[in-house]
Amino acid sequence: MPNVTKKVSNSNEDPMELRRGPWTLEEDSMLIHYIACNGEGRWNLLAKCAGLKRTGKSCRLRWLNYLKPDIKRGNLTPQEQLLILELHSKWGNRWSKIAQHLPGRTDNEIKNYWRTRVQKQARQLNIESNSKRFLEAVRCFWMPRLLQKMEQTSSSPDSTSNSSLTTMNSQSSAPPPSHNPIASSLVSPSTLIHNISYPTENSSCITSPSVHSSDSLKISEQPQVPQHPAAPFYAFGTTVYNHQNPTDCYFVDTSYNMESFNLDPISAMGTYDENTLLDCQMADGDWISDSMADSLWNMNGM
DNA sequence: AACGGGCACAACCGCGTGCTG
DNA sequence: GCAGCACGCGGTTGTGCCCGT
Repeated sequence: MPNVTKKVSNSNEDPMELRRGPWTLEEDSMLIHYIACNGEGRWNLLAKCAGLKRTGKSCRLRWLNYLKPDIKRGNLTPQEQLLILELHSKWGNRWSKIAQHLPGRTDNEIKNYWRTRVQKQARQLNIESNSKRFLEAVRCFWMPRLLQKMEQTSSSPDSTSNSSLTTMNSQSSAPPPSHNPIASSLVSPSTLIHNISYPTENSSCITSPSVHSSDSLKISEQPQVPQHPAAPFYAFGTTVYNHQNPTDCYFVDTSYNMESFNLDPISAMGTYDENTLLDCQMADGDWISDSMADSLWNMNGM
């Protein structure tokens, strides 16, 4: 039963009982019905007109974070997690900005994910979650792990089997991903760690991992995909282009249904940056201990 | 079965910003 | 310029569920 509080602070508003706490089904349906008929916005007025004993703020939050039809339910996919890690490394705690690039996900959801999962890992490793060390750990170990999950999922003949990813998505109503060419071209996890490079910070697009196969792709043969520097995102998503800031482009998973993607695996391999690859390898050797690597590598349930 | 701790997530709160009269 | 309002954002809290003991 939600709390009831008196709101008397606002002088131009009659004292009225305002409900707080969890929303009831009845309240939800009232809000949905009102917005369906009248649209959203003017939240304080909306709350009154809809007969809801809630603040406009509360109504807005409930609609945006829960009731809106295009909200995705269920656990974050590895692709989404990868994107969150990347975007957070670029923008920090700009949750709404990050959420803009994960269709159907809310800033609240992403914030919760970061606090409960990512920061937990940082605590366990005794690293500040906003430190450079943690960022490097994420890039060198966590992201490859997510890529491996993407690979496992896509290459599994029965994606509903008991893989870790299936467990992660068990509550999702979305269909499981099907085969994708880039994931199946990935190598074993241990090799993968050293075959992932990261563009530098001043890249025009976000710093996303680029995957290459060292024995099959020479630099000179590298296909030019200037608008698609991020192999995983190229493989799984579509380009997001910010018209207000044309340099602000990247890739995003726009659908759980991977059958919609039929991309050339060669052109999906992205760019090769020898220096950043070296940096990653050096970081590996410099400070990330074997136990830490194991810890990060074995991060299940992420 | 009961209990307690941890976790995930929904919801709230405070503050900043932009718009309008 | 200023006050009031609406809205958005990020941090924090509350609560229900799960799992181990």
